[in-house]
Amino acid sequence: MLLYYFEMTLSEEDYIKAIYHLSQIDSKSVATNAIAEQMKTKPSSVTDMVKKLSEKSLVKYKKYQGVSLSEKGRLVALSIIRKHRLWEVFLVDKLNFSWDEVHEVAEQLEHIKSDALIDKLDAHLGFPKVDPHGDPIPNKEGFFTKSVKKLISELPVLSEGVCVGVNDSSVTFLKFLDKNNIALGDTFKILDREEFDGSVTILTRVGAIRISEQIASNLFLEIVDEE
Amino acid sequence: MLLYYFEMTLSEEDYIKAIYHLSQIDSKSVATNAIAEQMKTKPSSVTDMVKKLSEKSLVKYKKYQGVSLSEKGRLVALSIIRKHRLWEVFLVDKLNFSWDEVHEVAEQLEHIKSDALIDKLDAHLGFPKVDPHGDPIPNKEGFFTKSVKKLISELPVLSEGVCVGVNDSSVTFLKFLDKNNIALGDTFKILDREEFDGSVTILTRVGAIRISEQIASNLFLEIVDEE
DNA sequence: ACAATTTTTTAGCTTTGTCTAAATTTATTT
DNA sequence: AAATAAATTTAGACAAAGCTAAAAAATTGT
Repeated sequence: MLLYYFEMTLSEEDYIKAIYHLSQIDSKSVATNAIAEQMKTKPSSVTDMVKKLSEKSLVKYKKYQGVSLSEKGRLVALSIIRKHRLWEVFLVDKLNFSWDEVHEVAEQLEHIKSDALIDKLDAHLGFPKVDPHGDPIPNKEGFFTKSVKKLISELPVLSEGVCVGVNDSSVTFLKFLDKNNIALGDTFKILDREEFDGSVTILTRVGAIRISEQIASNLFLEIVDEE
Repeated sequence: MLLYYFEMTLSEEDYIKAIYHLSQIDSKSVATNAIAEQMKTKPSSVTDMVKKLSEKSLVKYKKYQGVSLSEKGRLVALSIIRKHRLWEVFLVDKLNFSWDEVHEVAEQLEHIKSDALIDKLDAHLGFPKVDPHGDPIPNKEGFFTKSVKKLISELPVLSEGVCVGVNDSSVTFLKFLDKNNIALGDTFKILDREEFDGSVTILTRVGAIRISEQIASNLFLEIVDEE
């Protein structure tokens, strides 16, 4: 990816990433307050940093008008996200972390600066396309397939995919999954959906089971999607 | 290892490591100027930092008298060195970096904070005892076998070990090694040494070869040493 | 439309880690 | 043992990234 030839501080990288994520949600320009909340800092600090990023042409910024990433800034964000997600794959696939333990460590690892490292890590992991949560991994040039992660409740009958995450990570819900032999990494096929109550029949390792609409709207599948 | 319950900045960690390495060379207390040179900073900056480290009881410091690590500081240093060397093993064994490319990246990775990460990395790598340069890796408690890395010229006849490094990394020397089928990772046995000129006969993969004293004093072996 | 509220920015201060220049202590040398 | 040199510390400044409090702009409600 972009090989940005200018130095970026840890803090600058974090802001760029925050702005990227917020503009994914809201598409238009991002508010100072929103960034402050995301970064757990004060709006006045955000203003300062945003000015700095603007001078480096990483963001487009006009006073009182919010902020959005420039193309350069977008590529920086994607390079950080690429690193974050590759490290998450490493932590889960190679070091046997569970998918919900990896975020914090990946937040640190994503700032390591070495293009050779990321290239070799990518190869070592077999050029994965998604991270352990089913989120797509941008390639070196910043391209990635749009989110292929959907809730079971949003998918048509006969869809097939790998279970990559939950919305609700309460103990009771996780226990339910365990009891029904549903685990991250399993492949499911949606066999049928009842109009009546939205309940869904899915094919799992251990056969077909029926799950309620409530369960279906808490389980993410990464769709097996030819490119 | 020590799980130090206080926050340490990146800079503090670098100073602790520098002081550790300098006191290995000189054993007694370390001079402000020496630290400044190692850290590529100014003596006055060192004085400031050393005061800070002293307040955290990581070093013993008296004005104008140099500085040495406290036991607490020594354990911090060893924990950083442990991380550095484990990452180096990872980079070489898993990502196929060559042994002389890894230092810079490991300098970054050594600052990642997560005990679970290091434990799992250690296990993933098969609990290695030495890094790719033959330097010993401290265990969690900060214990490690004393340096097992010696120059061929310093070893007695019949010693056996794995070639782990060179002193002189000039192109001509590396080419010589290549031509004689000597590579990092190879096991050698010292068969004979000539009193006359210090030349040494060693057993390699491809048979016995004679190397000059000059070559012998540029090749490090990690001794195969039962514990 | 204009007053009240919310959002954003400015101004000035703090901490961390650095620097330069000057002062002080220690070491060396005759 | 005094003089010179070298090493070390102090004092004062600076840039980064944050904060608080106050001012300014934008938005909202009636």
